[in-house]
Amino acid sequence: MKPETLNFFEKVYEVARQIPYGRVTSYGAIAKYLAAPRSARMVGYAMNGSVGKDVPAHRVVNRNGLLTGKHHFDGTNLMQQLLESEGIIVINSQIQNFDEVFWDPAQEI
DNA sequence: CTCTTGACTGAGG
DNA sequence: GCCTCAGCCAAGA
Repeated sequence: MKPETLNFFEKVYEVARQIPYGRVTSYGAIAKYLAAPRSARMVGYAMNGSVGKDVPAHRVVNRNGLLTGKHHFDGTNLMQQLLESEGIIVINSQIQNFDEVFWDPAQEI
């Protein structure tokens, strides 16, 4: 594992932790903020190890606002429940007011 | 070392 | 607006 890779993973966790309450972002937005817009998949892969790192992975979805990573949570609808608890409208693993709750790290940080 | 898979995205039909 | 294809990078078999 190269140091650069570790740095990339650490940055992903760092950005994810800075997502405000009731807001969400996309893998691509994080990847772009990390100067690696082509590594959006790596962001998702990094989130796979987010457990135990205090990273709100449920606030990170794909560009369509779809909860593609819900299967990685314990329950089938746990991710959706967490988002709804923060005031985000989610129907069938799809964020409805995605444009309103979307949070771009490049704009806020 | 090669092939497959994946929590993605953008472009083209 | 929906579907398909290609590019991308890392990890596991």
